[in-house]
Amino acid sequence: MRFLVARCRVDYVGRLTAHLPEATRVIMVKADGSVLIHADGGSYKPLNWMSPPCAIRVSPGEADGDVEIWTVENKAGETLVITIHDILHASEHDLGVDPGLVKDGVEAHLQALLAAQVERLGEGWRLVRREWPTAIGPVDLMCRDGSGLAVAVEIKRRAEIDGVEQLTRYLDLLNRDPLLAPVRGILAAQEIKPQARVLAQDRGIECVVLDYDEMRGHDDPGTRLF
Amino acid sequence: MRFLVARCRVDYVGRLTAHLPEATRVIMVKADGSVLIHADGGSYKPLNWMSPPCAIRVSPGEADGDVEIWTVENKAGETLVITIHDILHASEHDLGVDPGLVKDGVEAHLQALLAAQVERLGEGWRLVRREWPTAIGPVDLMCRDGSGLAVAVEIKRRAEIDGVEQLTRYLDLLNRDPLLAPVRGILAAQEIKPQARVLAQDRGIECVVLDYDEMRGHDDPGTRLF
DNA sequence: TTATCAATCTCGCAA
DNA sequence: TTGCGAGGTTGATAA
Repeated sequence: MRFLVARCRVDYVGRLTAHLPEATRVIMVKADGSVLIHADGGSYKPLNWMSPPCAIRVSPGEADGDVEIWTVENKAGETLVITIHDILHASEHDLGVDPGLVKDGVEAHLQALLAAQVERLGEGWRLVRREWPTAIGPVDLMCRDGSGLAVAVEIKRRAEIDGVEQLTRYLDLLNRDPLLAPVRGILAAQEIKPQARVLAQDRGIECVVLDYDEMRGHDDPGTRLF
Repeated sequence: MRFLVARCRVDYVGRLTAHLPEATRVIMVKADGSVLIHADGGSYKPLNWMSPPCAIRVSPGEADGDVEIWTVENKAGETLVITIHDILHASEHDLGVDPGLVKDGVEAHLQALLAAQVERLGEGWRLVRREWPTAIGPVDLMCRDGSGLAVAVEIKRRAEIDGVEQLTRYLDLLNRDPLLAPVRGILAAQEIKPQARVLAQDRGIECVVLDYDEMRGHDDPGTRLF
């Protein structure tokens, strides 16, 4: 990885065109050729960047005071031109391969936990399968309730209006199947936005709020699904 | 901005929990207190980070060989704990305030161009207004076609299924207004995903592909809307 | 401050 | 490769 602090101008031409006027910025060049240009603020998103894989061509500066011009191009033909006026710092570092991030608490985990604890949805409920396939995508959980009726369950970390739309499409489709119909719908989430709740009720979809910590507390590692 | 290269472990506890095993990484600390932890690969997204505003507390390492422990906490109570085992490089740089990025070619620009060139949608068409207000949000363009019928136009850079859902909700609402009904719907985009096109046709919504470069070529700077 | 929506989204998975 | 959905989404704008 190369690390530069330099006064520079930047021009991106690709999915859009964008320009950065001359200022002092950080330029990171990763081993895979990707380039990040950061200012001393904002969040993790760079001001400008080029995603790998890409090639960097360095040529001498044209205008007075420009040290060099970097032309970074990727396979899609997008280009990032960095005109370097002044280099304040430059260093190179060997980092090696990163073992990567271990995550916990995402939707997949919620789904695995609820699949193992479908009785949270009602007494006598049983899981038919996770990722029940349909022509328009998989239903998160397909269950049977206490009386044997089919129930499609859509799981979200935070349920918003598009989650209701998604489940509505599934239910429309599933209810055309005489072997399944009638199919109930349940929207299960750690948090359900008011608008989503209103739309769900309007469409006869039940809402269930999941307590992630409590579900994890009842998790049995021996029967864990991943 | 501070720049570090160090062997470190990282633990994030917040909206989820995540852990990075010990490895050599880049740690950037910006002036606003935000922290980015980058590996020598991936795209612009860091392996782990903390968004501003946040406070950094440095304490001595506990285990053998750990130099120091950084505890970064933000207002929401999320924490990032960086256990630094070895510092390979450290430097600090004064960057100043960045003038910021100038963009071109985003949806707002498409909307302005199409508003000035509604005849692209059909002969004799005229614009009623941009951002036509409704109870569920603004319709991008409200037009009248050659025969005087109302047309709601939804503009996207890339139209996907949720764009069709959005326009459908607008049309449902608008068609309840006897002063407007019947209202036609048009989905206009630089690129329309096949699924979006199928769903749109199924609902009687017309699709129009916009050529941004050609539209910009016909743009008259004198009448430009922004 | 909150809600909504776009994004050079990125990232991961599956067909 | 492409499509699709999630994201610690982030970022901008309007209410």
